[in-house]
Amino acid sequence: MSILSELSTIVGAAFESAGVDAGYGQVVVSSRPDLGQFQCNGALPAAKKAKTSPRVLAEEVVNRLGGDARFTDVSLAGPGFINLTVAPVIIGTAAETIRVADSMAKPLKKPEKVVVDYGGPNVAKELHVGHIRTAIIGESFKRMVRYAGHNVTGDVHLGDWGTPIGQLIVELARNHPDLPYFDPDYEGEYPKDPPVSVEELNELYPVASRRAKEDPSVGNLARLATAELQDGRQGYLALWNHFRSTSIEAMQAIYGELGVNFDRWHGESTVHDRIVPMVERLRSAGVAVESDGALIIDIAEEGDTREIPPLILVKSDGGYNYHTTDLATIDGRVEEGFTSMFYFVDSRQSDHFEQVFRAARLGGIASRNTQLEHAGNGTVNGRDGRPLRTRDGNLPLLREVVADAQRLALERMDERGLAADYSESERRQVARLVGLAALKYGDLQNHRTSNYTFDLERFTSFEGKTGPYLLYGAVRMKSILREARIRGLDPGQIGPPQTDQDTNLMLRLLQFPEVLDRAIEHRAPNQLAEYAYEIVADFNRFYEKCHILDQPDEELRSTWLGLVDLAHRQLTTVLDLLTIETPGRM
RNA sequence: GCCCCCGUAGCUCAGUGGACAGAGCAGGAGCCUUCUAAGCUCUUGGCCGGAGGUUCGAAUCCUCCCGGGGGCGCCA
Repeated sequence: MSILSELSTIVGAAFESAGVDAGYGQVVVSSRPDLGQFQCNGALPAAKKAKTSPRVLAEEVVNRLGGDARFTDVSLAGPGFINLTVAPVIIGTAAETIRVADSMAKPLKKPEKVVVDYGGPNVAKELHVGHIRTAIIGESFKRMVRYAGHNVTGDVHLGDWGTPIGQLIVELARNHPDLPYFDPDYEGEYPKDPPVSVEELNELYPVASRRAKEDPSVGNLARLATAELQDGRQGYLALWNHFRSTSIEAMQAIYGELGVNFDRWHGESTVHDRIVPMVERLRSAGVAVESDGALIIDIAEEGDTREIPPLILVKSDGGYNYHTTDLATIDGRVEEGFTSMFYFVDSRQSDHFEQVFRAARLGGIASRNTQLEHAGNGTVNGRDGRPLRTRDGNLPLLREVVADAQRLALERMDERGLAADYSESERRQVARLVGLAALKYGDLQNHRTSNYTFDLERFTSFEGKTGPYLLYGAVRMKSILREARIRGLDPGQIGPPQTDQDTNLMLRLLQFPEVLDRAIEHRAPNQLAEYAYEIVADFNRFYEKCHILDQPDEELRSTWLGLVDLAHRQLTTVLDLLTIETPGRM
C-alpha cells in the first residue's frame, strides 16, 4: 500500500546481503529531486557497525541494486547517499494500486479505542475567534485518526459545572430575585421556558463574571451558589439546565456551520455522580489529604525541576473545580475501555493537564497502559502580534468571523466577476464554502502550537497558498472528470507516466500514507495541510502542461484520466480530513 | 524568582538529525482562439537571534546568553 515500504524492503535486502541490518535500507522521498526520486541514507550510520566506510558500503548496495529493472537509476553521491529513480511502470502500477484501494492509509496493526477531547466551550460564554483552533485542529485530528482505522470518539467536553454557573445564578438573582429558582422553599414545577434568551445570556455572563471578580462578597456568593448547585439544589439545577440547553443550541449552530461534529456532548457535569465515590477512593487510599480545609493530591515528583502545585480535589467550601471533573472524566473513560485520550486544548492549560494526569496515575485511575496527552494549541493574534481584539476591546465572536470570511469571499467573487452566471443561491453556497476553506486553511497552515496572525484579507485571497486555491484545484479535477463523462471517456487504469508532470503528480500522491502517519504522530494537521497544497500545485503544473482530454494517444489519455481520478479522490479525502468541504464548481 | 513555548527572506509562515534551508505574499519579467488564468513559468531576496557543545552530518539534540509570549493552590 505504500511505495516507500516496498522500496525499503528492496533496498533493505541489498543492505542485508551486504552484511548489515535490513533496517538501514529505509527509503525516503528525495530531498534532491535533481539527483533522484528517492534516497536511502542508511549507509552512513550502518558503516560504523560494519566497520567500513559509508561510501564502500553504499557502493556495494548500489552495485547489488544496479541490475534491478525496477530502478532506472541507482547512484552514489556525497558521503554515502544512495539516490534512486524508479521505473515509470513501477510508479504507474503503485498509483493504480491506491486508486482502486478501499483505503489509502497503511493497514493498521491494532486499532485503539481513542477519545479526542476538543472544543471545550463554556456554557453561557459565546464562542470567540480563539475557539477556532481547538475546534478545527481537534476535528481534523479526530478525522485523521479515524481514517487511519482507530475507533475514535470526539467529545466536546463542555465547561458546564464550574464557578461561572454560580456567577450567572447570582447575577440573575440580583436582577430577578422573585423568580422561583431562588426560593429554597419552592416546591412547584419550574417554568419550561428559560428565563433568559441566548442573547440575554451572552450579555449576562460578562457582567456576572466582572462583578464576581471585583466584589469579593459577590465572588463568595457565586462560589456558594456553585457548591449548592453541585450539591443538588433543585432551583439552581433547573436554572442550570436552562443555561445549558440555551447555550448548547447556539454552540451547535456555529460548530455545525464549521463542520465540527462531536460524537458526544458530555461535560464536566456528566461525571458528577462519579465524583463522590472517586474522592472517597482517593481519600481512603491516602492519595488525597486535607490541607487548609481543602482535600488535595500532592503530585510533586522526585526530580521535578519546578514546583508543581498540588491538585485541589475538593475546595474548602465543598465545591469542585475542573481538576476534579477532569479526573472523574478519565475515570469514566477508562471504565469504558478507552486506551488513549487526547486533549486539544490551549497550551496555557499545560500545567493543569500535568496535574490531572499525574493525579490520575497516582490514584490508580489510569494505568501506564492508558495514554493521556495534552496536545496544546497556540493563540490567534491580530496583525499587531497581540491577541486579536475588536475595536471595543473584546474578542471577535466566532460566528461573526465566519460570516466575515464568507462575506469577503463573495466580495472577491463579485470583484472578479466569478461565478457570475450561477444562480444567486449557488453563488452564495460557493462563497460560503470558499469563506470556510479560507478561514480553516488560514488556521491549519500553521503548526498547532504556534500563535498565528489572523488576517482574513490574506486568507480569503484568491492568489497563492490559501483555502480558495485548494478548492480551485479540486474543482478543476471535478470539471475534467465531468467533461470526460460527457465525451464518453472513462478514467482507465493508470499506466506508466510519460512526462515530468504526470510523474511528479503520481509520486506526490504516493506519499499519502507516510504523510498521514506523520501528521498523526505529531498531532499536526498542518503537515497534511501542506501536503494538500503540494497535491494541487503538482496537479496545476500537470494540468498546464498536459492537455488531458485532447491527448490523442488513447492509452496515455486513459492513464491521465485515471490519474485525475486518483488525484481528485485523494485531494477530497485530504481536504475532508482537514474539515474542508469542496463545492461542485466555482 | 521558577517553569513552558517561540525567535528562519521585507511580511506571513513551513521545515520527521542528512546533500545547496523552502512556500505564499510583496517587488521584477512573461504566458489565455485549448479540459475554469481563483492558474502557470522565470526572477530578486537568508551568518535559520547569539555563543559554545554532541554527531560522520545540526534550523532540528544539549548548555549558556539576548529578545518576545505564556503559566505558576481553591477561575476555566
